Amino acid sequence: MGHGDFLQLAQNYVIFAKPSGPKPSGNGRHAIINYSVLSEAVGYRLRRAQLAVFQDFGESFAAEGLRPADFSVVLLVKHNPGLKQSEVAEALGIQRANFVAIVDGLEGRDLVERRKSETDRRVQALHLTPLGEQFAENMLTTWQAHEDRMVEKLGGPEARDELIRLVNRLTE
Amino acid sequence: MGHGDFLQLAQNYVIFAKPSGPKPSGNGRHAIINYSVLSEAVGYRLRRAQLAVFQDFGESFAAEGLRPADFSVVLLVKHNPGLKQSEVAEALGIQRANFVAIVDGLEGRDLVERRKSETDRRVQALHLTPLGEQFAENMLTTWQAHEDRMVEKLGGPEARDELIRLVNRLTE
DNA sequence: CCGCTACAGTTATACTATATAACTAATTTG
DNA sequence: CAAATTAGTTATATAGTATAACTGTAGCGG
Repeated sequence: MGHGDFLQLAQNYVIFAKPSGPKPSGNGRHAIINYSVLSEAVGYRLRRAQLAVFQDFGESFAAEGLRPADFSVVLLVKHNPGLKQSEVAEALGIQRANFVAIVDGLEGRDLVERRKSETDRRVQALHLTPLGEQFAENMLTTWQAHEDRMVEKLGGPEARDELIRLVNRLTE
Repeated sequence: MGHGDFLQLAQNYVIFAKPSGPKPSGNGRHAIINYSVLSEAVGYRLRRAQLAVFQDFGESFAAEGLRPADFSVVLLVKHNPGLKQSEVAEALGIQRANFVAIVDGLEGRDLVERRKSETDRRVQALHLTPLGEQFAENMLTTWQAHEDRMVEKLGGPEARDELIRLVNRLTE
């Protein structure tokens, strides 16, 4: 099964919650709360963890203004130059309609280039620009630092592998 | 550290991707794609897994029109009757401003009740209505079936415990 | 070759979740 | 008591996602 082969519903199922603030100002008193099954609910804990990781990701790339989707697109285009726009979109599970704006953004920053295919003029083949290639190098360095922090939190590469192995079962 | 104690940034860090469709219509041909580091990136795989779990959650509760946030609120109010609105919100990492609409919805369905505190008239204490109590029972049954599916996918309760243990490290 | 169908990309639109600021009313504190 | 704080609310903005409709192009069967 390919990375993009997921089921889909006609809706948005989002969000148990999102991390709250660094204590808006807080009087320091916290109610003791019974979380019941939430404490060990796969979806809830997974969501919390994912938000924490994206939080770190966002801080890592705040200066570049790079969002996870942008990162993924640059990465895939770098490693698969000439893919059709729709192929990249599908690989990442992004609807082609929504993918347009993402590519617009990257093209506007001169990181990615749309090249009309000679053999099929409907197709926009995606390539990194020279600037994009350079950007991708730095991007991967920044990303690796982020990933290293996550792996460290997890307790090392073995723990990371175990986590990946487990979560992959949920998407198969 | 309480469940609600997370860092926060002034932004949204969302989304590597979201599951794409059941093949829009598809010619069956798939480009072979090099995912590079994405295949084992903690954030990416975590996000994919979380979406898959929420997908199942959404299907489970499609009839009830219950979203994850609603579920969590009903659960917390059931197990912590009389908590202040803002305490529930903070526990779930939901901003109090956004929490208003959630409670409005649950109150409108006669599942949750706002009771003005006698000792502090600013406070809305949350309680389940009798209907809400009943609803919570069914809700938990439905939820348990969902959770069981997830645990089965993971390979059993031990795998689930291991997963929870790992992801919790990311939120600590 | 023509017409039908499928496909790639795009535009427009709507909805959900979230973030921020400002406001009201009530309470606490100096 | 006045000033600051708190709880809840309202309004508004933004990001991510979903859906439909449209344009232009390609391919196929008669």
